[in-house]
Amino acid sequence: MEQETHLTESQPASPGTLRPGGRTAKVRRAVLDAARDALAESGFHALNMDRIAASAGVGKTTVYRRWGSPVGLVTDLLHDMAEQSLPASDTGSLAGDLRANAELVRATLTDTRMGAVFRAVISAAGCDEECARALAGFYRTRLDEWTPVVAKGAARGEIPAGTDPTELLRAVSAPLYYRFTVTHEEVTADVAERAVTAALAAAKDGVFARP
Amino acid sequence: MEQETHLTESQPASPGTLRPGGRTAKVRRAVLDAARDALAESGFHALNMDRIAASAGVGKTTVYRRWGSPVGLVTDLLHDMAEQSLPASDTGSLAGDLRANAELVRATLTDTRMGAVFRAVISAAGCDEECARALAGFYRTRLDEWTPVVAKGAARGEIPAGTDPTELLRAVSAPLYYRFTVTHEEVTADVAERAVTAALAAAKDGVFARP
DNA sequence: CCCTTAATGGGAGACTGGTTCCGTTAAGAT
DNA sequence: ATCTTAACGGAACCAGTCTCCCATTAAGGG
Repeated sequence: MEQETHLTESQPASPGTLRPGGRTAKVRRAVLDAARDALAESGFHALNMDRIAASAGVGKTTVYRRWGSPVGLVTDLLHDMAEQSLPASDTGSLAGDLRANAELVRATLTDTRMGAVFRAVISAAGCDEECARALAGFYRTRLDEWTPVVAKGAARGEIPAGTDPTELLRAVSAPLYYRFTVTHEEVTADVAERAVTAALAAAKDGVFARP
Repeated sequence: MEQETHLTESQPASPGTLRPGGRTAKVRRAVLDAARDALAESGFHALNMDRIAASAGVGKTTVYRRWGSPVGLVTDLLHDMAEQSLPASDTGSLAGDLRANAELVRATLTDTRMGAVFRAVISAAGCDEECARALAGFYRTRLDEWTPVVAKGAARGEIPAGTDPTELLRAVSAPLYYRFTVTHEEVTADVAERAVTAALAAAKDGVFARP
């Protein structure tokens, strides 16, 4: 969103920016909630501006004006999701923390509702550059929340100093997401556990050492 | 595709099955080629039945009748792609073979044309169950082609006997696809190399041992 | 080579999704 | 409390998609 059309100063800003109070915020909340529900229920291909407007109890003109297209909606939804971050856990050992992380990812992807939303969002990102950026941003913040865990593990000597935290975390998530998006295999607890063990083994071998 | 509506025997089979010769085959070829081009050029969201029909030089009725929807098209395209398999390499060492595999995946995803097709296909699979199955089938055959490589490596003693070949291969691919579909980071040669090293380290630790 | 009918193809019409217009509501400033 | 105007919402409007009907073409069997 935010078209950023810099013409002259007389150009009106994109809607919602000058008077973000009460109504505008309420509309955004209602629309994003409706969008999330729709995605969870019928997936991205069925995301329809008209229906969203109706189920959010909002004029469809508003939805079109502020979000433009289904992809725009998903993009904003991602920004919204990125804002609600949940803190990393601290179990005392790197293995434990990584396991908690993998389990969190697994639980999210496996949950009927959340899983559908993520599937939809990833699908949308494959269709639109802007949306892809939003998705990348979402995961960047998510990963950043967990990097301390790796740093602490390195400090404890569980893995070599200089291990790239992001790289290790990616290694944990990758097998889960690979199954989820590409091969559409079930993401079992077993898979999550193995992802952790594998990533940790590689890390101890110094595979993720920063250059 | 193939609705399998078992009513009475008077029910006509889906088009293209009773006279698959000349014309029918030619139409399918033209349409699938057009679809692939369209996906490579503008992605899944822009896949349009009318346009496909036009650029394939085929009546649009035919396209609607035989494929039904963009998703149906992609699904059939996947079946088509699954038929053309390319053999695994044999460099003499497991590390070399896996590197070749990772490099193949990387090259495919990085290639402007092929990358776009895969992105589109994965996106479509996120929208439709049938398409997801086709995609899963595609990767199953792909993986199966490479399993001998792992078996030979195990026979040479490079990794523990009883290592699950598919699991190891998935571990190699996962980081590449994770970047490609989820975080939309560039899939560099470096990433591919690290994926191989990490997977191999884990395999040597017996992480992928079959129970 | 001829016949039956599967499969295709063009075009009219319906439908859904998206856009525009303009009057109404209420945010935020004084 | 009042005023200005940002933002919303209803309804008419337009466009691109899809569906259906029926004439035409050519597979596959004799």
